[in-house]
Amino acid sequence: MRRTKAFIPTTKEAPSDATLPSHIFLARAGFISQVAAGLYNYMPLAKRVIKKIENIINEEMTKVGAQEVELSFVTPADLWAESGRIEKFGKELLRFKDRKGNLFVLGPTHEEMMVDMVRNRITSYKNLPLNLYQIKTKFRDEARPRFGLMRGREFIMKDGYSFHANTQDLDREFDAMEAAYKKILTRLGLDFRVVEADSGAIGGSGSKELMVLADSGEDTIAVCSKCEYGANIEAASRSARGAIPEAPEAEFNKFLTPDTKTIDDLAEFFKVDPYYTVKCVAKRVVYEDESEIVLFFVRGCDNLQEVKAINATDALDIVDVTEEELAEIGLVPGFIGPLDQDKAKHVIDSDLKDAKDLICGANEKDYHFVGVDLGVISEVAYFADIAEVNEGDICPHCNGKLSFTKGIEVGHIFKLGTTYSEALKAEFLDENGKSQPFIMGTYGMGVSRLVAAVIEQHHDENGCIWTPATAPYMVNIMISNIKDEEQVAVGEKLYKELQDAGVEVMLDDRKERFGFKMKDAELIGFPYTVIIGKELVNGNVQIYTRNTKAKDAVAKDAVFEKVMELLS
RNA sequence: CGGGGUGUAGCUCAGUAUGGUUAGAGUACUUGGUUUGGGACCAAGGGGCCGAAGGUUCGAGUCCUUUCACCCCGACCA
Repeated sequence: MRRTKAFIPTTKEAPSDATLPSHIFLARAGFISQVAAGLYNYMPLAKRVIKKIENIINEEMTKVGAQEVELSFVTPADLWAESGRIEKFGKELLRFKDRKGNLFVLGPTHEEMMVDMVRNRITSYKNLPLNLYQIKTKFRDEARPRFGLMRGREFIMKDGYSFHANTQDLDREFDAMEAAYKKILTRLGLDFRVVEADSGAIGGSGSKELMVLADSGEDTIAVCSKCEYGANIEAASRSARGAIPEAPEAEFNKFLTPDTKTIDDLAEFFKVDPYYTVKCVAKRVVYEDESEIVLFFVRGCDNLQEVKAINATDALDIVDVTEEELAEIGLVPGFIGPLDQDKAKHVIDSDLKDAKDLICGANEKDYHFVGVDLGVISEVAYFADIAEVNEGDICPHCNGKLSFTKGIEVGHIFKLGTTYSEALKAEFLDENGKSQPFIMGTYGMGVSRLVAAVIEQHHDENGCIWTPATAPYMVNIMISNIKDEEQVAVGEKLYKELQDAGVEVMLDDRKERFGFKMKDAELIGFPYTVIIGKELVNGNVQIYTRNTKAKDAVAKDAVFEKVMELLS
């Protein structure tokens, strides 16, 4: 492509609302343009990158036997009613009526559609397993789209669905898909981590997220320093603490503790480590048609993990409560404890099961209990893992320490089980002629989000640094001075040679100055730029490598071979 | 969905408290010239329903009402 003919509208200034590097540089370098909130046009460079990512996904999916399909973007609302998700998704579903008044939904994901296509067509265990996928635009009317391609309302996703006769086969497929996804991200040149995820609302027996590591990621993940363990903070667990601080010595007793409403006050008052205090987090737990106040107890050194708390209570949601609401049911904020108190339901963190030497609220203003042994209620109380892991906690699989890092969720693989096949009555006959619902897996990968993720992980102050597998063009030939006939001749020759060799090459033949064209090349992020400029009087050109910023002189007659060598 | 902010040239923004000739700058674009190794310089140009609708006024980018859009913080996000 000749730069003089290419539609690549680069700008010096970033859109005023862009904050993330990927958003700023993709906009400035002429990859994307915003249309409305969460809607973007992909201009030629972005389209090329997307195609490259899609090709890699297609190749790896083909290798593991998945078949590509394409389902209608517009989906009948009836299907969503059948699965019950028209309620669950709520306003995220963009609904509209056709001329006949029938209600339709723009597909935000395609479980229903895929199950509908397969049901009554695959009816025997002999035709299982089956893995179908598509790469397609999705639409979710998010309340707050942001961060450019990272979180749009319209986005491109690869979504795959597998159908199995038994759970062992689903497990096998799940592992195969994890391996394939890892291979895709490796080929794309990304630094990533597979982490355990919360399976939450959708149910199912397990899920993993593929996280591209980047500071701007919206998810916090806990990773082990020694082994492969990694988990989303919402699902991360830890093994029992190793170095336990020295226990305070005290007989069970009630103490006057005026104005010690916080854990810090309490630990200071008794001169004990917060580990031995019991923190109460009161929340309103919301169910489908009712709600109640639940008291969550964790150690003073821990914090409540809300997703875990939701799972522990089978709630739809958890919201804050005010001191007034607590006072109404006779609770005294700052002095709430799990003993001798029946005003609200309790959930106690499993780390507190049978714990001794504790200090907790006495459910009476200005009083705490000391020397508490929770063993006395271990039979009657409800214990669950509800504490958020802390940095430095011990890995649940080895003795390594957990540390936190930020990740961009680019993939999520799920063991769905029979949630959708049951709802949609999608069944097959097993070996015994018995009707069974399909056992399903679902595998998503955000294609347009990957474009952003590459840049979040690979950029510098000057712009994009595309990895070899994602670069819209591998080589940029920059003719420094377009009025210099010799430079033009050398550039045109190399351009033709590389094109003939099948290399994706851009020829910057614009009548601009050296600095302008270099800044532009760096902003766009071509892996290599061949500079044909003032070195030519010595018979040399230079190869500029984007990620190292190195400029290496090469004899003009050797440059074609040198470039081919770099690309191989 | 709660709280806050912003809409003026393709882009980034002045101008709005106190209404008053023909609405500005930078950048980008066009033309000519100079320049040619890190987003050059000079000159001349083209480009605006001041988000939309209604109102107040002799007169509205500026004041009032309504509305739409976009952004930020939070909640939400299989």
